[in-house]
Amino acid sequence: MKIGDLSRLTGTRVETIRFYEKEGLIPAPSRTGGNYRVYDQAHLNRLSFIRRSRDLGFTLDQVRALLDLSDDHSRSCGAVDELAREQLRSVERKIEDLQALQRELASLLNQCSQGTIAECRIIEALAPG
Amino acid sequence: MKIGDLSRLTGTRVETIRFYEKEGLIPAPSRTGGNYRVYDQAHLNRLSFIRRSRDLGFTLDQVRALLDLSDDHSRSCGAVDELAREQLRSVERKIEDLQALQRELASLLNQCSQGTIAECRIIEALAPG
DNA sequence: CTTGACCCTATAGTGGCTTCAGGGTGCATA
DNA sequence: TATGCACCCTGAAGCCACTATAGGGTCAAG
Repeated sequence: MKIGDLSRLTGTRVETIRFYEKEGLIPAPSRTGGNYRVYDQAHLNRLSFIRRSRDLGFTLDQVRALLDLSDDHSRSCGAVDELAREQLRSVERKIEDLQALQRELASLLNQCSQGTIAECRIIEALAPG
Repeated sequence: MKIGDLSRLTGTRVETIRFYEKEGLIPAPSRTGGNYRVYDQAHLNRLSFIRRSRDLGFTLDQVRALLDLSDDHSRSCGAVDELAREQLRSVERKIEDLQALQRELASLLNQCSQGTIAECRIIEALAPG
């Protein structure tokens, strides 16, 4: 499998795959005579794992931790659980922050009566006073 | 007013104020004999405006646009309205994305029965198959 | 033998700051 | 007068997770 195939199979940009390799998240694959990277099923599995973790909002450091944990099958699942729980809390905090923003923006837009800047409620709300 | 005072009054880090100046968001203030920046009320107003805009999630480019618009009092408020509306849409999209994440994470955590990694539902959900 | 899709490396850029290294200023206190 | 300390200065690098760009090499088909 060449890097373009892996890219299509995982929906990851080619540059991102090379970036993950440089970051040590994916082991360096073997090369063809023409210096092309050659991947196998293990690489595909690992990259899929990384992508799903990223899609769930984990940072690359958290992904690293999850990869390490997933390798040690006899270990307790507690650390994984804690990472996921922390991530859930972080997502919930972000949602709350954004909802507060949403309310503020909606309220500003509600007051705008499309006149001139001089009487614009939005600018007024931003300006100090 | 020295940069530290402005920092305290607006809740902006000193380094960030200098960064805004370098970015052209705040005009370069005059200096004391000892080369300290000296700010006045106009600077305070402008920085407050920037911070409130940033708190509402506008990018620095959007803040630049808002600052330009706010200077032209006779102009129509339509452009401001459009910026705010765009920002609201963007916030709403982010909320939806995060809520989808929240559901996924919560569902994963719900399935975790705190055993070993080998039987961990979270790792399982991340691994391909 | 050329075209075009694909691959390679190395480096810089993105946004919005933050941190660091290495200094200078200014006021109060011993 | 010396010294300590809080504050200020500049310029450059670092952060995250990529993305983009420049400048080239490989390989199969027509």
